[in-house]
Amino acid sequence: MKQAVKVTTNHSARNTFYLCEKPSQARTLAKVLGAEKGRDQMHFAEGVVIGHAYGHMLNLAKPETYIGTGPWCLDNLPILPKTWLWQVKDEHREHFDNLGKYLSQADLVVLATDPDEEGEVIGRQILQAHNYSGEVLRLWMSALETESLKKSLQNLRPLSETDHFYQAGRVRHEMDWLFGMNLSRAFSVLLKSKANIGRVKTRLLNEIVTNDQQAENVIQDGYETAYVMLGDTLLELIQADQPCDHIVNFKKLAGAQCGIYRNDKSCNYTDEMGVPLVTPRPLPYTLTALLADSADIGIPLDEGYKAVQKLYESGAISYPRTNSTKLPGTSSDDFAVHHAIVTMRDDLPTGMTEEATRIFELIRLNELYQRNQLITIDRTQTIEIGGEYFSSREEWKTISFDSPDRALLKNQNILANQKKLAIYKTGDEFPVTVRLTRENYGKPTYFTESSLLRMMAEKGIGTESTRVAAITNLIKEKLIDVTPQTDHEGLPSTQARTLRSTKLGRDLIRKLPEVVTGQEMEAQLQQALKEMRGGQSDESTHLMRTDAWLTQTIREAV
DNA sequence: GCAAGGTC
Repeated sequence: MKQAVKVTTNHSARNTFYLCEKPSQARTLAKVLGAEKGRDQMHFAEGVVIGHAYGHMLNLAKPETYIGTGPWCLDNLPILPKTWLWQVKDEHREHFDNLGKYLSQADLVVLATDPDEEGEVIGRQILQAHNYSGEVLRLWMSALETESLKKSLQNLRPLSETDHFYQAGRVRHEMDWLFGMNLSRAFSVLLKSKANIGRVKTRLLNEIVTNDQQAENVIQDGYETAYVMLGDTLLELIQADQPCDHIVNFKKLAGAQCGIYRNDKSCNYTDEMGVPLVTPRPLPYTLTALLADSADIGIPLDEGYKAVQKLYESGAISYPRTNSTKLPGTSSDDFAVHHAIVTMRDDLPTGMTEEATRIFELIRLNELYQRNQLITIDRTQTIEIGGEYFSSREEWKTISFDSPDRALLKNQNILANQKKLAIYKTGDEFPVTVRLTRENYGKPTYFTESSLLRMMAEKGIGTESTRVAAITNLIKEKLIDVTPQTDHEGLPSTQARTLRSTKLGRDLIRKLPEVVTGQEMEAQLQQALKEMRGGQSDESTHLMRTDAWLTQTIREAV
């Protein structure tokens, strides 16, 4: 039984209200504080109430609130609210009022939302909307320090220490609102058709359109290559390093070189095992990495996202919307709001969907490879035909000892690739078939669901929590298309689906100015956040800058 | 009719 922690402060607070960002946080805190679940979705102990939000329960008000209704026009742009209005979302109204009830009885609030800018906004907007004016202390700890929650509770910080994060969080909301509302209206009017524009979605669409166009530009060029079939193994022609010095006589190859070969000096066949390589242990899963891997085994992104959430709600895995690859309890100087995704139990609860089951297996496999050495073994076959060299390299993976999880490995087709060596001894005869194929240089590499998600993470487009929704929205708006893939038997594919821009999407990007489609908005936001975090500038500076930039951008587009 | 961010 864990000892409940008593929080002591300079003030003899009798009623302390802990405000968390989400239910799971409240449950964790309740355990440590010895609180029991009670009415109104709160936890209670003596002198202690623990409540939680559901992420952002308030939204910035719509433009109509500031300028009234009416058809969109350029005359009232850019809209720059003098005072920002936050409104409680309808679906959260009841719970929001409940939070207010307990806030009114508290004489100390401990803000226990996530230790980041959005957490600051989530927590402080609730306090402000309820006109809470008592003392507030801040709980601020890294998810990696799993054992130190008790310690952190006894070292609560003055709220003023995180003021800059709150200011930065507000600027993030406000700049995105200004960008989105003003540019969407402006270009919808100018282009005479709906144009939804935002810092994330427009840049994302631009990345896809640019990639598609580049992919299609290189498609015409091609070259010939040759393959030989040796038994059931396909060997590919080794292209010379410098093609100018080396011209393959394909006609000669194709016409004369099929037949029976003897493994001797004239044929020169070799079959070699490489040195086994120890593969580096994989990084623990971020949400992006997990969903990308899931997509690669045929689980659509939105399905995967839902399945991951179900796994989290059922207690099978830790909090999933994380970009950290650090495990909990790793003593390091790193700070992470959430640690990497880990399994929380050995087996799945019953009644899980097939997608959830397969994703859970992926995480278990990832954990297996973190604990065990993964060995990669490769084999290279080479054969010389008519003066040309052909080769085939295959590799397979195994773990360093006979693991009890071997069955799991088989499921993942890791061991299935292993093939018996078919070594032809000197003097053996074997049939060889030569085949010529026209290859395209750089086949159009359209984004797949996994490569797009990974690209977004690499380039910092969107966040772990919102990337899938950003992609799904482009599909809904018919700016990009998803190609449902089926295998040659018409069965659902086990590969990631392809995502391509539509004509509508390409036309939109073509018509928009570069400052809108490129990284400009992102750069402006990052610059503002940097200054805000360091306390070097204030909110109004950035809103005025953004307002001026919007004015100029709209004027130049007219 | 308009964003991005958090949450279930």
